[in-house]
Amino acid sequence: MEATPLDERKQQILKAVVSDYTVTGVPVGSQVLAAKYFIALSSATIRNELADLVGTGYLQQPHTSAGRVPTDRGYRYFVDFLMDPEAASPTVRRTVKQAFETAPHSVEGILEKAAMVLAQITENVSLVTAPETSEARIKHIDLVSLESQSVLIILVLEGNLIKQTVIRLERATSQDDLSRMAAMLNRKVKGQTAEELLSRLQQLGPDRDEQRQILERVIDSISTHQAQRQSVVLHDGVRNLLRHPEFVEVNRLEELLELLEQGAQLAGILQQVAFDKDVEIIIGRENTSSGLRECSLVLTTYKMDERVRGTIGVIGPTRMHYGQVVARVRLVSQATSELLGPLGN
Amino acid sequence: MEATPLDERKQQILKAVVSDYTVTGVPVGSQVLAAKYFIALSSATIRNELADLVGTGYLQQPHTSAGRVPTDRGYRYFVDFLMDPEAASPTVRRTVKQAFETAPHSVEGILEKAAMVLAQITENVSLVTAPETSEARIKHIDLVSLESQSVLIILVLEGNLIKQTVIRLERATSQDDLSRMAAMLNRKVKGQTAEELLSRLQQLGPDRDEQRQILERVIDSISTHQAQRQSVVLHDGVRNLLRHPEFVEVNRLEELLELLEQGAQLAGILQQVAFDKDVEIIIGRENTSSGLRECSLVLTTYKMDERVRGTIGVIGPTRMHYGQVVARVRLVSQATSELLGPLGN
DNA sequence: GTTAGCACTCGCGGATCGAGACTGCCAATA
DNA sequence: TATTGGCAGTCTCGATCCGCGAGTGCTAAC
Repeated sequence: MEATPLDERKQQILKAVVSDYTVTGVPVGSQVLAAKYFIALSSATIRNELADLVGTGYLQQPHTSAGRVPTDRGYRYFVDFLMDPEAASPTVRRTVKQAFETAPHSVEGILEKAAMVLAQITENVSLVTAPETSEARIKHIDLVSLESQSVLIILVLEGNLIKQTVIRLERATSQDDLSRMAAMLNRKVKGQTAEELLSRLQQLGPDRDEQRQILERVIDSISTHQAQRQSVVLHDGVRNLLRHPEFVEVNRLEELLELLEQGAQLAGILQQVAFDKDVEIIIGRENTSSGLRECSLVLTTYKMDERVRGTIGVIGPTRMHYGQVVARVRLVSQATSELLGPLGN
Repeated sequence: MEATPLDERKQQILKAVVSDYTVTGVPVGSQVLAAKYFIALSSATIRNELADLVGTGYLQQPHTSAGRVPTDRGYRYFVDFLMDPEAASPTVRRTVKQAFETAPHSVEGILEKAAMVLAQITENVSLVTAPETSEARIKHIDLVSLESQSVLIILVLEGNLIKQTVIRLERATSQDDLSRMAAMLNRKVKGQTAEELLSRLQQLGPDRDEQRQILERVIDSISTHQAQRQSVVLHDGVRNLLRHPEFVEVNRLEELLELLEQGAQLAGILQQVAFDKDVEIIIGRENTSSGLRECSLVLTTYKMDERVRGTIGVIGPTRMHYGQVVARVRLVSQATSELLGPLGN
């Protein structure tokens, strides 16, 4: 099990096993390998190599007289060192383009389309988080009086993201007063983040003016509201899972559905995707969550601008065509960023 | 197959078959019926009656030597005439109460909770539409300048529902001008529906003032935006389907998932639910949609106030415990209405 | 109209079995 | 020493078969 570096031929064999297995779904044996990938070698030679690869933990066999199947470790080695870079086919590019052409010009609409088309072209379940807005600049604030002491705060952030919260005040305040405050805030607030706004307000020192108190409440609520991490995860394409033979076992499907429907745990995973890396792949048991034991995630990020970003990717069985999925996730991520960018002004 | 009115005993037998089958899932035979429900009768007598019920189309048998199973027609007769009214158990009431206690005080949050708890207590997939707002009164309007000629219209309706649209103007308009217009609109608009607003504006006759033009565009877009029917359908509890033996057949599940994920067709069905009826039940092939061939829908409506209402219910296999599901759908609908009501001021 | 009895049908689950696919090992080979 | 052909052994999978049990329809008696 120790990390023996693989010699060239073992690498090629591992690569062939992974490639073949991901498309056929059938454990691959020494004869097929010899016939399809290594005409120069005999099946017996390959058998020896295969036995070694099992010994070092890159492959396993479902039962004594079956072919070999990659382990998580095998997949990991494959995606790290062996995978050929692929580009999305023109057909796929066209599909994506067409999908986005009919998308509405709102952030939510675009993200929904992205989830839809990504699920479609990868034949897996797509995942998309709403953009992280804690560092987004504020564009517009509006205060609306609801019942006597409740105030609805509407926040328009860059990218035309709209956020809303309700706060309760200690005493009733008229809509006129609120409008005046909103106007004032709008003058001061343009192009700042909530944190900046908060610190600027504190610089002014304590001041018992009633209006200031309300303002503090408002700004405070804005900043805490923004601080709480996004837990909304869009997903699409659950029906695709049914086509994969690994999910005829209903329990796996059920575990996965539960994760998708509650969302919180997935949100945690998606938020850990680094913004600087290209595409991140998490394979099988590398996942902390036991429900994802037999699943892989292929994730990357999209961005509206430098500060406002989110995660996008797919989840599917560990046996997936990684090269292709990576290319397509990247494609959709880029297309999404391009569409969202212009909204960010 | 003609509509023979069923005599008392046949009704009782049909009722017993439906009741037993919905809980056991096993075709029910004459002996079980005699033992469990009709001790006074012999199994032979019951066999005769069963044969009649098959002849008139209320029952069917999967194969020659199996028990009987209700047809769609049998279920229909059951829910129309035979079903005992049930009340939700204290345990269930408590579950619902607790679920809503942790719900956020927003319309979306409450509806999501409703979908969640309804799925949980009925062990089926829940469906909830966003409230129909075309007749809702407008509470507040805000206009935000985006890029040069784009304007974001934010509409706060009664119940604190927030709607947003973007329109493009013929020429650039400053945020100050927009704010002035918004203030003006807010004075005029309070407590009116978009239609009322539109007609009032038209009464004033043609007027080439530029500001008026913009206002017309704004109001027009508001009213058309509101007019388009809600197609958003929340759903929850897909994992529950996996527990039902009727969905081991993966094709059915896939058809159903497709309907859920695209949403439009379901939205059409849900919108046809009458606002005056109590609970509406659609059984199997009564559905126009072929994907719902083997499913039943139990639907009702909730309301925020007299004008703002939506649909809520569940979808599950035709073999469901109708009495219980009806009671629980009704319960959640009422609880939802009660929670949303106070927000409607 | 109801019932007991009986022959008959049919699906389901378990047992059995042979074919096929691979492997591991060994001895021969280059 | 690395590679290869040969071979015996292992294990899964699918087909087939069979008997049990459940349930029916029919008939004749009550």
